[in-house]
Amino acid sequence: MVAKLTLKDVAAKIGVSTATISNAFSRPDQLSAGLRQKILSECEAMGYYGPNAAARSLRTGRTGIIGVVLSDRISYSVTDPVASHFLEGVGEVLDRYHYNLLLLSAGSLEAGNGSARLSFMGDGLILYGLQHCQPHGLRLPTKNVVTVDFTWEDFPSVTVDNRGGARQVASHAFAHKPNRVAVLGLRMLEDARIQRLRNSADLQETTPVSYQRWLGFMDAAENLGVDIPASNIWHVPENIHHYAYQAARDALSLRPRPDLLLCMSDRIALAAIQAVMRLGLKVPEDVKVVGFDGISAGANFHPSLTTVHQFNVEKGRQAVEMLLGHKHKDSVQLDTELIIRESCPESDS
Amino acid sequence: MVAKLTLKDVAAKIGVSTATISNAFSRPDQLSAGLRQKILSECEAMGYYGPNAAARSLRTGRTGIIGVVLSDRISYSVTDPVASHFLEGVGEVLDRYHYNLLLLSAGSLEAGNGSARLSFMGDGLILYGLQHCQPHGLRLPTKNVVTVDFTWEDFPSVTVDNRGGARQVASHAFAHKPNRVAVLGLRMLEDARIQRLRNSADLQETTPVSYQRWLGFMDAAENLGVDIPASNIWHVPENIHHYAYQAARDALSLRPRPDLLLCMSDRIALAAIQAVMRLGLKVPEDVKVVGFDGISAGANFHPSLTTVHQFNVEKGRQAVEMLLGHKHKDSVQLDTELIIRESCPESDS
DNA sequence: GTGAAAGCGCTAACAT
DNA sequence: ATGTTAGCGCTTTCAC
Repeated sequence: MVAKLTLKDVAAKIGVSTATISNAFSRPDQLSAGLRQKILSECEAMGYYGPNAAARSLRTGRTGIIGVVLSDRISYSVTDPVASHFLEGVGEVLDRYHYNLLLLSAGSLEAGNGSARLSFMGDGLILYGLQHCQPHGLRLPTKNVVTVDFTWEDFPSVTVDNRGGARQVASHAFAHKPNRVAVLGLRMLEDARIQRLRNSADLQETTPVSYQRWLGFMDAAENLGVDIPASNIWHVPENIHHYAYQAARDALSLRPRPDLLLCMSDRIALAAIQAVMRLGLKVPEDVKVVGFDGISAGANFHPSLTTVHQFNVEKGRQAVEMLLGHKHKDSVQLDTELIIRESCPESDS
Repeated sequence: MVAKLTLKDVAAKIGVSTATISNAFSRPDQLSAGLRQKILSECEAMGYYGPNAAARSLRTGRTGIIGVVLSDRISYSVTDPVASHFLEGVGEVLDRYHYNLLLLSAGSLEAGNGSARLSFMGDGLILYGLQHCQPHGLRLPTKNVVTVDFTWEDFPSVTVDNRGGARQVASHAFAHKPNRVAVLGLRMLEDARIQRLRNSADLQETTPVSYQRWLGFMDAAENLGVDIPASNIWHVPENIHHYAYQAARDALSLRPRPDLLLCMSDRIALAAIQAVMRLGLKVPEDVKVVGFDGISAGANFHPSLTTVHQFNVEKGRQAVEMLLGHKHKDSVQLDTELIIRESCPESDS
C-alpha cells in the first residue's frame, strides 16, 4: 500500500500551488496547456490519481451520483424483469449525462429514533416502488427526489395507469364470458403466506399498485356483469414463481374450476399457465390466463401471454429526466398497452 | 428548499457540543440514552436528517460503497442476463454487509493525459469483464480492487474455466459426428461489423474470454479429429439478438450447410436457433446448436438449449467476499457445468 | 459523560 | 496565469 498522496504533496513536489494542481485536473482553461501537461505527467509519475472524491464533493456539494432506493434487496431487483428494465431506462439517461448510479436497498433506511433515515451521498434520489415499505417519517438527505410507482408528500412522481390497464385487459378477457374468474393478486395483504381473501375490505391496506389493478378488474366486472367475490382472490406474497405456482394450484382446485385467471403480474401468469398445463388442461381452451407488465418472457412462452404492457424503460428515463431537471418537474402518469396473444385470444363474439 | 442544517447549528440550538450530536448519531454508547433520545427528537423537529455523508467519509475515509465498473453501458448491463446475475451475487453479499452498490460504466474512465482515470468514492472496486476496454494505464483511486473475467496486474481475480467448459460442450457436440461446424464467436475482432474470419492469427488479439472458449473448441476438435477452418468462424460484434441472428443467417448459407453451430453465448445460440427454424429447418435434426452461459431463457426455449452453465451469481459473491476480505484474497477460477438439452441431445453412439 | 479544537483533501474567491 | 487562504461538515483525540 502506497502512502496516500494529496494535492498538497504533489504541489510541493512540483513547486506550484495547490490551486494550480486542482485546476489542472478540473478546469483546464485556467492554465496553460504546457503546464497542465507537465503537471499531469508528474502526478502520474508520483502515483497521484486525481482529487479525492469525498473531499471534492464536500467542497462542491455535488457528487455525480444518483441514488435509486429499491423496494427489495438489490440482488432481487437486478434480476426482476420489471425492475431491471426500469433501471435500464435510468441507466440510459444517467450514462448520457455522465452520472453514476447508486443502488440502495430499502434496508439502507436505518431506523433512527423510530423514523427511517437514509445516509447517502448524491445529487438526487429516486424512490422506486416503496409502497409496501411505508415511507412514513422517512428522512431524506435531499429534497431532490422523484417517486416511482407511488406518490409521497409533494414529490413529483412517475406512475402508471394501473387501473386503466387492468380494466382493459379484464374487459378483453370477460368478452369470452367466463363462468368463473379467479384473481391471483400480488401482495394483497401484509401476510407472508399464500391465502384466499375473506372480504374485499382487506384490500384497503394493500399496495397502491395492486389495489389499482384490482379496481380496474372490478370496473370491467361491473360493466360486463361479471361477479368476482373476494374469496376468489388469492394473495401471492412475493412476485416469484414458487408462490405464484402454489397459489395457482390452489385456485385451480376450486369447483367449479375457474376458466379465467386474472394475474397481477406476468411472472404470476407464467407460473399459472404452467400450473394449468401440469394439470393436463389447455391454455386457452380450458383456462384463459392474462398477466400484467409485458415482460419479454411472456412473448416467447408457449402459449404466449396476453398481458398489459407497461413502459418500464420509459418510466426510468422519465424519472431521471425529472430529477436532473432537463424536463418538466410535474408528475407524469404513463399509459399502458394491451397485448393480445395466445393465452387469452380475441373472442369471436 | 430549507436552509441546510449542520451539526453545529443543531448543537448550538440544543445547547450541547457538536461532538455530542455526532455521538448521538454514530456512537450511541458514548452518551446517556436519555440525552440521545432528546437530541434525536430535537434534530427531527428541526429537520436535521443526520450527518452529511461526504463530510463523514472525508473524515473517516470510508463510504460504505462498493463500485462495479461495467464493461458496457449501465443500461445494457442491467438487462443482460449474465451481467445481471453477476450483479445479483454482488448485491446479495453487499446487502448482507450493509454496503451500497455503485454502478459505473466503462465510460466513467475519464481520459486524462492519455491514461484513463476513475474518479470514485468507495471502499473497493470490482472491474467486471473489462477485457476489451484495455485497462492499460488505468489509474484507480484505490488499491482495493478485484477483477472479474479477466486478470490485470497483481489484483486478485475471479475467472471462469472458459476453456474447459468450451472443450466439454464441443466434445459433447462432436460425438454426433457433424459434417460441417460453424462457430459464432463473440467479439473475436475489434471490428464493429459482422464478418467471417480469414485466419486464426486474427484471434490473438481477441478478448480473453472468447479466446479461451475458442481454445476449448479447438482442444475438442483436435481430440476428435474434427476440422474447423478459421473461415468457418463468425465475428459477432455485440452480444445482441440482431447481430447474432444475422451472423447465423450468414453461416447457414454456407454450402454444404453447417449441421452444428458452436455459439459463444446463449443469446447468440438462441438467435441461431431462430435463424435455423426460420429457414424451415429443424433443431436438432437438421442443425444442432450449443451455447455458453446457461441463462434461464435457454431452459424455457423450444427447443431448449444445450449449453455450458457458468455460476454467475457465485461469481459475484466471490468477488465481493474477496474485496471485503471476509475470505481468502487469492484469485479463484470457477468451474462450469455442461447442460444437455434438446438443441444438442446425448448422441446414440 | 461531555466540550474544545484540529484537520480530513479539496475548491473558489480573491490577490498578485 | 498562478498563488493564498478560508472553510465545506464532520469525527476524534484529549482534556475536563
